[in-house]
Amino acid sequence: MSETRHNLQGFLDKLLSRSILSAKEQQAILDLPGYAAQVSANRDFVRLGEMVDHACLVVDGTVGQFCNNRKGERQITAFHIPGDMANVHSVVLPTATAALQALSTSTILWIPQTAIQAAIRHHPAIAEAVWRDCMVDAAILSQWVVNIGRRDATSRVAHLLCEIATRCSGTPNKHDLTFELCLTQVHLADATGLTPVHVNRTLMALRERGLVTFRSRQVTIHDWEKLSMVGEFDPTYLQAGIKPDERQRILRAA
Amino acid sequence: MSETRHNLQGFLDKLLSRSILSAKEQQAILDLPGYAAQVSANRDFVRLGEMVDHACLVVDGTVGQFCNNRKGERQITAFHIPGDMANVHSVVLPTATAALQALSTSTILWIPQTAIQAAIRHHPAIAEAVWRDCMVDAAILSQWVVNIGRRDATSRVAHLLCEIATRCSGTPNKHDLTFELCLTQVHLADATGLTPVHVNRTLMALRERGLVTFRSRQVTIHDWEKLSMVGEFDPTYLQAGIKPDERQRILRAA
DNA sequence: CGTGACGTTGAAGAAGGTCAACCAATGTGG
DNA sequence: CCACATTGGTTGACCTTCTTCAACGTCACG
Repeated sequence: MSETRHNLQGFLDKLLSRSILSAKEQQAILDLPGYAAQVSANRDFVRLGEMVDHACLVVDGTVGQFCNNRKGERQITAFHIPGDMANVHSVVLPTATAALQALSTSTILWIPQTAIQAAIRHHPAIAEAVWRDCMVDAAILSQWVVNIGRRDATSRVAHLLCEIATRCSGTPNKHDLTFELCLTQVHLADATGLTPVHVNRTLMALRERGLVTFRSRQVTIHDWEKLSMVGEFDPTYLQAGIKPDERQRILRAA
Repeated sequence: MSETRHNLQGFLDKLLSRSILSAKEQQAILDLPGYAAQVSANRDFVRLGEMVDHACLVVDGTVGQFCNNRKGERQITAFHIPGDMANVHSVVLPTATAALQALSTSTILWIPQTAIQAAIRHHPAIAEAVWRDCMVDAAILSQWVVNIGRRDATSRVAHLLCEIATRCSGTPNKHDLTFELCLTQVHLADATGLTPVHVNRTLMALRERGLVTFRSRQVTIHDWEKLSMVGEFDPTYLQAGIKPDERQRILRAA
């Protein structure tokens, strides 16, 4: 049980970075029940159109949200890293509009919808915080549309790497930033709307220009300035360091 | 004032198609204050990064949400038609992460955020309904990523036309469906991540195959079956005809 | 009857896709 | 400890889709 609580802390921290919650409300989140389970790589654990009765909190690993086109090609529409609740939106929209797959071996904390709904009912401010979280995800999605629709391969890959780096490690405004990324080049291709072959060539080009290295699941960004320039990356949409006075609070405690 | 109320009715109807609201809650939405103003075509009325203090309900015309890349090329990330509140998300995320432009001469009802916040505070179920609405928009966005990332030009345009047709006219499962679409081929290009020239050729190909005609702002779908097949269009993500028992209600009246 | 916005057309070129092979690292059973 | 299979990454040759550029058509409107 304290294990569960520990996992929920990451999720709570993310909420608190953008919303204000009282001690009671914070406790209500930490008290959410759930059971953890390992999901092996490449396994779908939520299917398209399914009625979802549990939210999936990523404790460890990487999860992808995706759809397939008729030819069976896959488009990843979101990456979820530890601390993300992969399908919070199912609280208000229980029918899954996309599938979820573990991209690497992952640990998922399954939280009953009923418990989340009860928490929200007793503490409307939690609804507000979660809603705000959903809207940041929507802003990310919106940037993905821009990325895929109006940037060439090099910029797309650079932008994606910048986004993931920022989400993984806060504000990485330093040189030689390294982090672990449990993804293959195929996953990057499915996220950027490119071919694995072309992602490979693009990554090599970025490597040769001394901007970033991605080898054996380790990403090293050698030159953040240039990489974010190439990827046209502006982190404000991630609302990471949102100022306290902007974390407005609409809903009162019941 | 009754004018304002009339315009809000469209928005309320959209909420009611997916959520349950009591008579009092419905009235609170109809009582929202606001002032209508005309915006001429191609005018930005919300800028990127701006702090938004009014929500924009589209009363008439078409509004586009968009971002630019460095080269100044535009990517439209959403179309808003009458009855849509173009930036509801600003209720919880007041800093605009995308700009808004009138794509045709439009009438906008400006509703103060404070009024929406007050309504939400007094009637948490309104928050739930609006949140659900936001999540449908996110589902649409997610489909755009798939469309742009993993479909060829013909399918992209077909899918977009199917989506707009469904949103404009409910469930259009009939032949020779006609509706007005205040967009140019350039707008379709900016939405699909293509070139205006290529959209033109694609539209002509669709026309020659007898699937759809788009001339002088009139779209006529001659063969819905084939068009939605070409566009791989499955309307479930729009959650239009969501069953009453799925419009669950989490938040009680205060 | 000019002017501007939109749509249409053709020719040439570039970005990225496809296919097929090969390499390197890791893991597994004998 | 080695033979072998598997997974992920790399390479090259060729081809397709879409872009680019630049021109022209056409309709509405003042």
